Amino acid sequence: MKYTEFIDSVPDSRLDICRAVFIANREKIKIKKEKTILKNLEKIFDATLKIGIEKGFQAMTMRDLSSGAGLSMGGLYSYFSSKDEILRASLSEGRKIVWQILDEFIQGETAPIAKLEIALEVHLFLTEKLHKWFYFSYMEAKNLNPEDRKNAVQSELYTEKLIEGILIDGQKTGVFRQTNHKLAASVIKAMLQDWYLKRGKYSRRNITVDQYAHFIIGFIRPFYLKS
Amino acid sequence: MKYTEFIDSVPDSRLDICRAVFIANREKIKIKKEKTILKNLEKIFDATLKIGIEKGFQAMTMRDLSSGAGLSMGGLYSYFSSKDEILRASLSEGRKIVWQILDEFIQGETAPIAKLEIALEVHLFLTEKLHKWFYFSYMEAKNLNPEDRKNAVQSELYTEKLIEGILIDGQKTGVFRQTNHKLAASVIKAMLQDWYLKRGKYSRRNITVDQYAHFIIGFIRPFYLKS
DNA sequence: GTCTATACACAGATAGAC
DNA sequence: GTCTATCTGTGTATAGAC
Repeated sequence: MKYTEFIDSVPDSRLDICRAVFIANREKIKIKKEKTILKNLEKIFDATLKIGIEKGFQAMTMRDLSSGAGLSMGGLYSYFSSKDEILRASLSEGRKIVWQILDEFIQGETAPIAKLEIALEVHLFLTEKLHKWFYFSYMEAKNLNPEDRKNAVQSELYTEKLIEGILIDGQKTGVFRQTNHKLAASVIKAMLQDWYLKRGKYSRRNITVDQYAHFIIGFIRPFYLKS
Repeated sequence: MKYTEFIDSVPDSRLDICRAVFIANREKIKIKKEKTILKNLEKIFDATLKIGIEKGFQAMTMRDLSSGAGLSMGGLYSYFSSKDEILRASLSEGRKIVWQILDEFIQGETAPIAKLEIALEVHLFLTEKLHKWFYFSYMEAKNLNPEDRKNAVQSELYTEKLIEGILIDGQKTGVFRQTNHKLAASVIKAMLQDWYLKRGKYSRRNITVDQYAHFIIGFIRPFYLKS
């Protein structure tokens, strides 16, 4: 699959995230009109990601955010009751959308080799599409309260479990080698994460996500494939 | 090489870092006695890493740091003129020590396979020994001023260049395959970084740095070796 | 629904006693 | 050399006008 094909086949996840936040916080938000809420939530989240990535969430002041999002301070606080609440909402609702899309794509496949490659591709494509969100989530998870933080860590492990499962299945059906699947999944995960953690570096070198996906798949193949 | 052997053969880098900071900032520091300075610098840096990793450098207040280091606010400010200065000093002087040790160990080797494996091992061992420092550097580099930040990024690329160089040499002498060495170095770097970025996860799974090093080397070998 | 003006707490930094 | 006490700016959050 190519990135452009992927993009064409998934709905606008940014809007989905806003809608999910709206539904999850319907009672807390003081505004009534759905259309107004969605419009402003999008502005707030866009600005949060932009400024939060530049200088870190802690260093971003509510005044920064208010001018970045084009709302007054008072306006902001009719959507979220505190700065921490903005962080929590930004991270938690996004996650659900992400796993939903990932699941959808790999469900069809059963052959281990194809399944592994699809999982890697879709993960990279998702992180490309939502790269600001992934980077921000990674860097700011430590600023969540303990409970939400625990959820974030759990979710981090989801990709790893997914890859590990595919490796185990592949070994059972005899196409993959016997290896330390848990460790293998960890380092494969690390390679996937590098794409969004060092997005700037790869941009500067003109590496596209398609090239990176192709390279990663080729890189790990000689390791897990029976030779 | 084993981690314990490595530890025995390098001097106490934490003290070296304090000494380097002392020398680099001799004029700015208002205290005269070297012994006092070294003792307090160590307390300050230890507390900075501890608290900075827990809640992030921005969220750490000077009051947090002062109580963590066992000095008064006034006392702190006779060592550093500002909070940013503490960050700058923590990151910049450490880097030099790190590259110095890495260079020392790989200089002797010329055979590409051995050289690559030593480089990976020593890098992992160094990040194990100074894992708080590495984690902190990675997470807080974005809070440096533009110039120091540029240095931090450059230094990040050093490992990558080193690995790339070994891969190129290995190909020239005919033991390594022809690959995209730049990309290969990037993803190998990502695997090395995972060790200190996810230190807690590997601890919980009882993976030692020796096991991780062994696994990584085995993981990438089938990729770069001519078969 | 959105704004302006402001309360109040707490941050970084310093002066000057000991 | 180290401390306590304090200044001043800025941050989050809210009240109430429009």
